Amino acid sequence: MKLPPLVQSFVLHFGEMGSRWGINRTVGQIYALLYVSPGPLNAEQIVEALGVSRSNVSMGLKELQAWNLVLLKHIPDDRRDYFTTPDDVWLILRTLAEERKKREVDPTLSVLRELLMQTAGSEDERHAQARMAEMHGLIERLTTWYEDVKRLETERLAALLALGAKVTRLLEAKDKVVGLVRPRKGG
Amino acid sequence: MKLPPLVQSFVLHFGEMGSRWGINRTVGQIYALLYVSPGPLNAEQIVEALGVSRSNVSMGLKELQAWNLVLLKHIPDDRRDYFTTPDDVWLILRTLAEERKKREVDPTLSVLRELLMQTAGSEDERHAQARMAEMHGLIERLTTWYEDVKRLETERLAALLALGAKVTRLLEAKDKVVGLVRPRKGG
DNA sequence: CCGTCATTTCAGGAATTTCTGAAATGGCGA
DNA sequence: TCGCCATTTCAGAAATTCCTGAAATGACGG
Repeated sequence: MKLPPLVQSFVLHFGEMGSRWGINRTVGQIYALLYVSPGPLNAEQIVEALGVSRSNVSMGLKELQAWNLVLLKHIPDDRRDYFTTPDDVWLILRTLAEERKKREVDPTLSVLRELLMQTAGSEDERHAQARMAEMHGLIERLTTWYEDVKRLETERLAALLALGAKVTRLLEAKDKVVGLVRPRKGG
Repeated sequence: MKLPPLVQSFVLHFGEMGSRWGINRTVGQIYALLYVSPGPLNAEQIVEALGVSRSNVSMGLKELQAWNLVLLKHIPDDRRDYFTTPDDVWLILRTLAEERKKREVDPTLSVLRELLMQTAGSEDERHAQARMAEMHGLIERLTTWYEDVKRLETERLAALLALGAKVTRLLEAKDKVVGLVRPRKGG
């Protein structure tokens, strides 16, 4: 692997983190490399930069495409495929959230729904179902919230984040203020 | 593995999902079993329920304890260790979020900070650093938000979730309303 | 101190995942 | 059609992770 020191450290870190993120070392490294590279790279350039086999790079790119984390570009008069990551980190975040939800949450949600439809045959099963219902309820709240906020434009999303927990204060304020501005009929 | 069908399906699902969640099959199964069980279980009971080795259960429980996902209980006149999961699914969610952040986010944040301190020696390194700064900025926003909302009592957190994207409307309303209720001095 | 029981550790085997080189596929121009 | 080049596929090797049984550790009562 021959890369500028800064880039190399970054790439190696993503490789190491790979397993924790549910991807393998090579995939992590390819992503990191594309992310910091000034322009699109082709497979051969990735091979040289990372020192892994051509086929490994091919598989890694395929996986990154399945995650929608990588863009395929074409350069005029060059029939090789070139790859980049989206420039916008917020878009990357959205993609990541969407894909992780699809892989890590949705299957469980659907299993839970299925199991909750069945009839419990014993006291233990009844209890188990109650627990599953709790889990299902929580996941559904979270995903509903997610489906909701993911539609916000980035600017509003950022504003929301910046506000953080202060929104609740706003919520409390609302109740009072609404009373002031629009006194209740029955008041 | 001898378990009521409903429980068995649930346990098997968690086992299969294990790899996607960054834990192994046995750990996933143990967690699922404890989660739906009506009371605490000891290691031997888990061995029987799941049909895995005693040592495997021991390691699995150790890992779950490292994740703070499991509680150690003691039963009078019984010197074996008994285990449960917390009852409150919101607490489980908080723990999960905290631990995943610790393992999956914090290390990257710290590497990014370190790399951003260094001096770029080339144009490519300068560009790489700019990209890292973008990533760092985003992660920091997210973690700041998280640190903020995680302190909310569950009830408020739930209210916040229920509100979802509607908060932004509230935000817009605020600007108007503040004008009405507390007219600016400089008006 | 022992003996007993519960738990942990750990070496090595089993299973799974990752990676590679070689062969296959596919597009394109001559 | 053929040759060329880029990419993909895939069988098996390499690496890693997971799991087990056996031995070690530790706690407790006698």
